[in-house]
Amino acid sequence: MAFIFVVDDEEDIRELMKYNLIQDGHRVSTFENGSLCLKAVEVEKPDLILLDVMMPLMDGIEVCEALKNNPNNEDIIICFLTARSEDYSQIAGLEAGGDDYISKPIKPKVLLSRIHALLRRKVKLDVKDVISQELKINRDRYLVEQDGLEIQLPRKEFELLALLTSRPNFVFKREVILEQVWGSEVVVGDRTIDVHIRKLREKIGEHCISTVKGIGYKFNQ
Amino acid sequence: MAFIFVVDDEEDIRELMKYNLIQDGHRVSTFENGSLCLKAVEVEKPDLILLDVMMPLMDGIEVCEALKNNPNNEDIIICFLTARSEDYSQIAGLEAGGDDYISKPIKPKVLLSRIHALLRRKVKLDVKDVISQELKINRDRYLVEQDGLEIQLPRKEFELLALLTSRPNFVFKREVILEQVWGSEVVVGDRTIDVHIRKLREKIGEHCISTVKGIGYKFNQ
DNA sequence: TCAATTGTTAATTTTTTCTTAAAAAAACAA
DNA sequence: TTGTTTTTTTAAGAAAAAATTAACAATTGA
Repeated sequence: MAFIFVVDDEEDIRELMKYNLIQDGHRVSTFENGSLCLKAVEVEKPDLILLDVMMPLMDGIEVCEALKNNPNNEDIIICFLTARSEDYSQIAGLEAGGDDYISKPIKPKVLLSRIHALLRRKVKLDVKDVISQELKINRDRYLVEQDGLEIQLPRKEFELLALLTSRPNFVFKREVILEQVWGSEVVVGDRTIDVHIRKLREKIGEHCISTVKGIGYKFNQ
Repeated sequence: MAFIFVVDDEEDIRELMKYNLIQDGHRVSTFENGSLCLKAVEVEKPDLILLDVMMPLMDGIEVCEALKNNPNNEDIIICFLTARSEDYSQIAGLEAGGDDYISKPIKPKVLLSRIHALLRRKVKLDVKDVISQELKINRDRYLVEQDGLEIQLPRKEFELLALLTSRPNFVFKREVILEQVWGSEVVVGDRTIDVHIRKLREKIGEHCISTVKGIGYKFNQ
């Protein structure tokens, strides 16, 4: 089961694909153009995007490039949909960072078997949230990977980092951090957060977290 | 991924929703009554609030009205939770400024798909307030962006600027500034405001803030 | 003009955070 | 269990940053 976006300007195709994918147990969102899709990716990252190459305004290649520009999206699988004739675009698309392409007209069986193959490939990378080029965070295993090196963090430190990285550049107020990491009922001293921040900075680098005096801390992207 | 509040007087429901939402990758805070929720909104604005209609003391509709009273909160999505029977409240709720409602008993799948739809709808004009061509103020990050350059301001200076820019060209009286930025109980000397204004002018340009002698200051648009 | 108001600078005070080490608590292993 | 290790919290002085004050200068408008 995966979360899949379908981007195509033709409603018939969107509905056909959606129907088949939902039948196959996936969660599906469809978009009639690239910019709607890009906005939606900001809100929630899909596992896979089925992307029509030929669209008015913004073509699939452009959408793909826009996506892959943000390293946050590097783990989204992109599969292009192309008319059989336009085979030159197949190459262009794969160069832009696409993972596969499916030729129209689309046969449901072919669609599903391709998607299964792609998703199988993805499972390996899956669990990690890519925070920045050097830093990946694995929320299931309380593990941070930096430049390929795995760093095991104690729980509180991990939760603090997970909170800060959940919205890079956003300044989390001290009271919010206490609420989210320690819980509202727990009472801890003033310096507890600072000490955890210190340890995080020691482990993942001084520059990653910055202090906003009088307010709180933020993770720099 | 979003930041979501759940307000319901039944603990079971709060826990159920919290569990599902966290599984779905969101950051969640729960509250057992409306006034706790309203307080928390002051501290950090959520993206979405799931609000039970039937609660003792203050019902969901009231909470919603209280929230929407403050134009600062108009971009918070509000989704009501209603017992299936009380369908009249659905209308009342949407009139009060709600965006959607979900009927109890709540099925996790329905919950999540509704929330995804709502979040997708929320186009994020979110972050920056554009004050003028050169100046943008980012309340999430406590910083000011001038000609693409980020300026980190100390808290008081930021709050002072945020106040002045909240109504460009409006003259804020000194007493009002003291009340809003320092609070009614704090007593500070006569020159304190002036010094902060000086520092702001140094950082964002002399022309931005002008003095109205005998009254106060204003931000020029 | 001249009194009231605001501007400016530097010094001072206060607040907040940093850092280290050590104590306490929790998790783990024998 | 008991001892050991790891994690979490506290304490306390140092450091840094921010806020305030004080003293004097400059400006404004009646």
